[in-house]
Amino acid sequence: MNTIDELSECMKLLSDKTRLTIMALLKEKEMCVCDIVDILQTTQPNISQHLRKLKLGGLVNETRRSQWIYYSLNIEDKPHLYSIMQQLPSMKEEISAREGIKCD
Amino acid sequence: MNTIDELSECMKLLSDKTRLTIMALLKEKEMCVCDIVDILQTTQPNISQHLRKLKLGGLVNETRRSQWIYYSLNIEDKPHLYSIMQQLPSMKEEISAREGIKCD
DNA sequence: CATTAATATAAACATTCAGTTATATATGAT
DNA sequence: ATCATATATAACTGAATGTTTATATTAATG
Repeated sequence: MNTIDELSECMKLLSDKTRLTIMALLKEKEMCVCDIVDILQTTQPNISQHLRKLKLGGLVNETRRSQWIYYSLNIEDKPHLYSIMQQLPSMKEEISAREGIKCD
Repeated sequence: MNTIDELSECMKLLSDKTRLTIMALLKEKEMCVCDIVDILQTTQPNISQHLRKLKLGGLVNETRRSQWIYYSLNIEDKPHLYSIMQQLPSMKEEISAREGIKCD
């Protein structure tokens, strides 16, 4: 059962534009911090702080692979997030635009 | 199509405990301001300000009936809110507890 | 071991925001 | 008209929050 307190905390995490965009990005695929920094065009500490909040709130997982820390969604057990996540705009363009620059 | 900006604004409206509780109350039935003030045990201006934000955000409708202004949900056209609204805890107890006091 | 790259943390600042208090508006009743 | 009730608005205050700058940590590399 979800309490109002838990649900409002969760909504607060999604109420920030940067964090919601991160969630939209992670919906496409897992990413490391520098991926997100590149795409969102902001500073690394800024993204790190937002990711920390998302992690503390249980909305994302982190897993280290050598120097990189990859973040991914952790929302399977959160039915209250289904429809908002479903309605997030696609980030495919932003991601592929940057893949072009990275020339892989 | 919903933009990140629009969606995050919407999440911000639901990120406050008082506002989210109001939404849960209105899910049960339409209510006037004094109903909500009584149930949430806070001041009338506090509730009025929250209702104004919810109205500006398009989440509730208001309709006047003599002295009373009744508020009701306006979420049919907002699919991103389906699951969060669905997961809100029931407010039936809080509502009926207060109906007892009102001795109707 | 020194250096570089990736990420995290801390401190500081500016802004936003919820709640309160006081006042204004509007409706109905006497 | 006056009064009471319901609601809204405005000004204020304190707390929370996002972003930046600077520094620390961690891992790979030469």
